[in-house]
Amino acid sequence: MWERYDRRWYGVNGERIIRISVVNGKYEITYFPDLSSYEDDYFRSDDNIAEIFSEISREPFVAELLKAYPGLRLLRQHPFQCLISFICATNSTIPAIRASLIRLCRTLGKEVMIDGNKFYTFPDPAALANSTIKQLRSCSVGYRAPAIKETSCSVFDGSIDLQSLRRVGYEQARERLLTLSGVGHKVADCVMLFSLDKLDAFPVDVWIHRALAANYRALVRNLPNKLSPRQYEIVSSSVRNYFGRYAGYAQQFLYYYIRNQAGRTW
DNA sequence: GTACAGGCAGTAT
DNA sequence: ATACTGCCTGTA
Repeated sequence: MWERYDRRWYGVNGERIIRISVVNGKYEITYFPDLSSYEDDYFRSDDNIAEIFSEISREPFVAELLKAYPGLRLLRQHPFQCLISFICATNSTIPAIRASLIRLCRTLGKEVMIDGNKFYTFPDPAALANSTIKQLRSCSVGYRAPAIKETSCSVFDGSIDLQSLRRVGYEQARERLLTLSGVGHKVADCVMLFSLDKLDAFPVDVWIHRALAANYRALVRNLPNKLSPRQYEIVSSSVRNYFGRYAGYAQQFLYYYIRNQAGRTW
């Protein structure tokens, strides 16, 4: 969801556009509109990186990866955008996901002009809740359209309150997220880690599954090829226990590492 | 053309 | 509980 114009990068985060410029070799971040709370700080500048890195370095392989990719960070995405994005991502590939999200913004988001360039915000819950399946399908989300609409309705009518999930623990947040259409364990973990500040959430997708199989045989013995929901929970609880309270940060490094191993460039 | 990548939900055992 | 199946799009 990032685009470059005239040596600057622009990204969409919910109702906001984020601009990154390089000025005298330093990054300059500008939010449109301005930030009002740390909850919208996309780059997590409130994180105590020294403490987090020191904590996850206790695990030897992750300690190596920290040295290999010292600039890698978690981001704090807009919760609703994050939720819909990961529903779109189920059983899909990064180029396809990207195409869907761009079309959702263009079709149902609001147009804004910044530096003479046109951008579209991510559609709010009302916009997606009131959209038609046909409109959603025109954004190439395929069979995920009904789940996107149903989940947007749940957010819009208040039957789930994403903001309030920031203030409850991992288990409780997960339980609520799993009630949503199109949300299973993996999507719930992604939403919690990437938007709800649950740094102990550890999403297990096919890539992390491969990383666990390749490097953590002792930790997850007899790892099945495909994880049923029950097996996901078993694997999840053992890796979360092993990697500790910043397991999600460790996950980010493992994910990056295993994709590099496979020669993926997104 | 055709294979492949990629989680969730519904149904049957 | 577990196994199987269908679903849709973009890229190689």
